[in-house]
Amino acid sequence: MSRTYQLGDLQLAIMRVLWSRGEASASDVHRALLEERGLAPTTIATMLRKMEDRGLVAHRTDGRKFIYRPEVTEENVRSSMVDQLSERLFRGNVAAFASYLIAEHDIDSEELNELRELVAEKTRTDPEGS
Amino acid sequence: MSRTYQLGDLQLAIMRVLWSRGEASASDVHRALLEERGLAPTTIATMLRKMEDRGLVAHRTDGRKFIYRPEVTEENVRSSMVDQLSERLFRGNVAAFASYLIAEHDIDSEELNELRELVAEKTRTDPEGS
DNA sequence: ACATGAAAACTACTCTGGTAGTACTATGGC
DNA sequence: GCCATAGTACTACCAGAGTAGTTTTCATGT
Repeated sequence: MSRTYQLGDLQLAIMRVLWSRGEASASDVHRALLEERGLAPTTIATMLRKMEDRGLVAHRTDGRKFIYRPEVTEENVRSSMVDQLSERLFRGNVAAFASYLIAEHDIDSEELNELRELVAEKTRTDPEGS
Repeated sequence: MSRTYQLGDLQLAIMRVLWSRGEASASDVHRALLEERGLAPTTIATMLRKMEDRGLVAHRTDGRKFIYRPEVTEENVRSSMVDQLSERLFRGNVAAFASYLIAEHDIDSEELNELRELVAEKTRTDPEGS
């Protein structure tokens, strides 16, 4: 399990709807994304079917409706996609990746505090390094 | 300029060769990647042509040979791809992205020191937050 | 019983990444 | 002068993401 998931933009948007609701029909998803995307209902339905083929979602029926639910967790997808990019751009060097993010982007001071705390925590719990 | 570049694995591998050498012929690139990928020379040549169509590389001729050079910097591509993912997965919240990387991966103590230093540096130079 | 309308199924098309075979061509060796 | 070879051009194919039209089906209100 835990294959390598690479989801496109629309697929992620759909997954986010499912993750936040637990389950939803195709038209629920369509309604949820209508505002930001304005796609045809059939587009959403088609994507959901394709995503089901790939094991990203599953469905049960409720009358004539298909109620879809996520088959992969947000964590699965997140780590899969991040690791992939980390591999591709930084040859798996996560620290370099993190450095890049911190160095090249604006981060407010509160978030910097949290990062400092996180690094300190990490240092404490892993004194040898890995 | 600075469009949004999304490069696949092979494309990145090719760009890395070009970035590190400045320029290279199709067969130079092929030779450089033969070990790790074992692809046909025509595959590399085809990719290079497609990449030229998209403005990622350009070429000059040297007798029979096409000498390719990068038209985008590693920085361009890096930030383009990272920002895209950050947008998709963390809705642009770079600090959350960095936290995720640090929290969920093994990082050795030397690298942790560097990260600590980087965060400290960042805090000093940006005392207001952004 | 039948029309309506909503939902799913089917089909289709575009783009991009990846992969490679085949065809053409120009150069260098002899 | 001619051929092998190296190198590019052209063509083709697959898969996956994205997009949507058309057709079928079926529950339901009248």
